[in-house]
Amino acid sequence: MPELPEVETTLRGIEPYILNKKIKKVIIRHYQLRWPIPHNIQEILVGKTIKRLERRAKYLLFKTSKGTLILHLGMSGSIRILTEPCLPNKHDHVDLEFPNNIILRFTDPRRFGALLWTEDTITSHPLLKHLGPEPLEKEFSNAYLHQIMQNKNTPIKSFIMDNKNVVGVGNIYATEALFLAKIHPKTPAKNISSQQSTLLVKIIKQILRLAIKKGGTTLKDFVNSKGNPGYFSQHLKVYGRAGEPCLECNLILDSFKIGQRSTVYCGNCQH
DNA sequence: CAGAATACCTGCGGGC
DNA sequence: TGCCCGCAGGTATTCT
Repeated sequence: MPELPEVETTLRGIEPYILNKKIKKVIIRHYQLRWPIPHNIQEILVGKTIKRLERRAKYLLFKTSKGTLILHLGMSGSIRILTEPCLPNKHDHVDLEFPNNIILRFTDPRRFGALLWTEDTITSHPLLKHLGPEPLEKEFSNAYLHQIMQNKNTPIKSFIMDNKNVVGVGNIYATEALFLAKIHPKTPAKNISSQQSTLLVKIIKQILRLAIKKGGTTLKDFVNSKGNPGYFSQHLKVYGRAGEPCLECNLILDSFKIGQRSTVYCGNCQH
C-alpha cells in the first residue's frame, strides 16, 4: 500500500520515539517476508542505537554506528509505536523494544515487506544502488525526465512507476498525477512533449508534497505510527473512481490495465 | 537490450 | 452460508 508519502509519514511518526534510543529486545514472530529476515537479527540488533532514520525511495533506513536496518512496507505493511504493552495480532510480525516500554511494531498481512541488515554503504546495497532520483529532490527535473524518456516506448504511467527512472511514485500517485497533467496514461514516454514533461514533474512534486502534508493516503488499512489513517484519499480525483463522473468534465471515468495495474482516466481530459 | 509477464501472500467483496 | 473469482498501495525476477 504505501507509496512515498505513506513511508515519509511513517518515518516522521516514529523518529521522535526511537532516535538515539538503544534497542533492548527484538521479537520476530514470522521470519518469512519478501525475503527471510536474517536468522541472527536479534543478536545483531540488541544493544545497538538508532543514530539516524532516513528514507530512500520506499525503504526506511535505521542507521546504527555499525550498519543499517533496511525496512520496506511492501503492499500492506505499517508500523505503529506502542507506549504500553499490547497483545500482538495475527500479522504483527516484528517488535523492536526500546527503553521506557516503547515498542515499534511492524504489521504486514501480505508479507511483501522486507526487513534486512547491511553493513555496506547504502549506495552499494543491491536493492538500493540502481534506484533513480528522489522525486522531491532537484535531480528530478524537467531536463532529466525529458532526457531519459527519449526512445522509450513504455507507457508514461509505467515509466514514472519504474523506480529506475524516479522512485516513490506508485499506482495511486501515478494515476492522479497523469490526470492532473492531462496526459493519457498509455502515451509512449518518447511522445511526451517538453511542455508536458515540465508539467508532469511539477505535478508529481506537488501531489507528493500535499499527500505528505495530509498524512498519506488510506485506502483500506494504512495507518500512521499512532494507528490513525491518512487523509489524502479525500483529494483523489480519479483513483478508485472508475465508472463515476470526472470532476472536471462529468464524463464517466474509464479504467483499464497498464502493466497489470488498474488505471483510471478521463477520455475527455487526458490526451 | 527493452518491455511484458510472473511471482511472492492474505483478505475482502461480489456473483452464484 | 459457502465457494470461486478477481482485485488490492510493490518490485525483483523471469520470460519473450
